[in-house]
Amino acid sequence: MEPLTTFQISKLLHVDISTVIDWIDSGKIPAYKTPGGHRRIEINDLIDFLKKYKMPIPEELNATGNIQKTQNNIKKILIVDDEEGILKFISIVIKKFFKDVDIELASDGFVAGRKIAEFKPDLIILDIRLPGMDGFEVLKELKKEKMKIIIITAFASKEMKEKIIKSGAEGYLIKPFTAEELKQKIENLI
Amino acid sequence: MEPLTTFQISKLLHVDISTVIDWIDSGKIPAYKTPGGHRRIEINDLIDFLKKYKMPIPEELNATGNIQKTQNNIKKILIVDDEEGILKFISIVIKKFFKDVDIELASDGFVAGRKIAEFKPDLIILDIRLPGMDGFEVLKELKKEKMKIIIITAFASKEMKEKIIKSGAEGYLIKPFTAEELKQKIENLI
DNA sequence: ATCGACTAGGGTAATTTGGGGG
DNA sequence: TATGTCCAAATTACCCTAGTCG
Repeated sequence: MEPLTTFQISKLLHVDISTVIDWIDSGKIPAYKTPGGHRRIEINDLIDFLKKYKMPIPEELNATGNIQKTQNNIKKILIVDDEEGILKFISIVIKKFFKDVDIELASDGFVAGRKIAEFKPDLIILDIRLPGMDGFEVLKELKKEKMKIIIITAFASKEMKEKIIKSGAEGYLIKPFTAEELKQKIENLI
Repeated sequence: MEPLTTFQISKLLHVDISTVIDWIDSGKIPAYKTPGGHRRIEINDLIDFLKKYKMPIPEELNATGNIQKTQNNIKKILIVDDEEGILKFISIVIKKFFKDVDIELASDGFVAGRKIAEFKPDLIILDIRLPGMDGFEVLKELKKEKMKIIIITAFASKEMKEKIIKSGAEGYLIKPFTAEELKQKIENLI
């Protein structure tokens, strides 16, 4: 699929080019640059952005038949936490409420990295503070691969919440959280 | 591997042929010319170019398994350490003494895990003590995949050395080590 | 005759910077 | 005031067209 330019997006969304550039530069829309510095945006990245901010999706985007790739089906879930108890708790809850889901666990950064590459989960439930990985760096990387992510954090400060969402996560869970909260978060994504 | 033409690259990267020509003529993509003046680009040169400019690498390039030249030879080396200086030192030494080697770096367990799965290195130079991974556990895992491993350790005790070799590593380096020592260890494996 | 490559050049639409109103 | 969006000017990266070649 042909990537879009800032100009095309500005026409699609009826905003100024400079606004699109602001969105890209602030990380709201993933993009890359040509050697000459021209920004290019994958259509699916734009669609994710629109969904996230609950903006209407222009006909033209759906029409071209590109959206099919965007699988909303969550079949494979990877849970990453260094506490055995949390891993067990989350996987039990998921198994109870969601059928036909394949679950993998990782208790350190190394295993998490490998399983992401090999298992290719649709959803990752990730403790943001784990030895051996910079959670926000990981988040940034994973957004490129169109994986959905729910962050687990022990810190409930306003900045933390904002930072998590801004980094592209689909949601967060503040420790300690209940089975019901977890269920809700996942349900939102399915 | 078949070299690419400007036309093929323009399709792959979704840019105009003339743009590809500009990039080649300005030296951004290495290329050569046939006697008739047609430009030819090696796939690996194109991949290097894409990496350098942080552009997405099209499926088609990865899929074709273009770096398959790797048989017994060590062509892909992954260096894992949390000290920037060590990473830099090792990669400089390797580049100096060994040509045609593709090097990737990882400074934490997460990145290491992913790169092992994606890059599939022939040789890993691994600091045994890294946050987010149990070095010996990792070693055990990697031996299953027939990857060669050189361990970096700060501890020179007899038990440590024994444990490393017993775990299946091809060798070890005691910090601090010299360029010459590093070169020797790698040479033994090639 | 067609096709994919080439060159040369002009046209289009990206860029950055700075700043204006809601 | 702060924030998000829009506008303008100068520059240039990229695209397009026309004509050629094997």
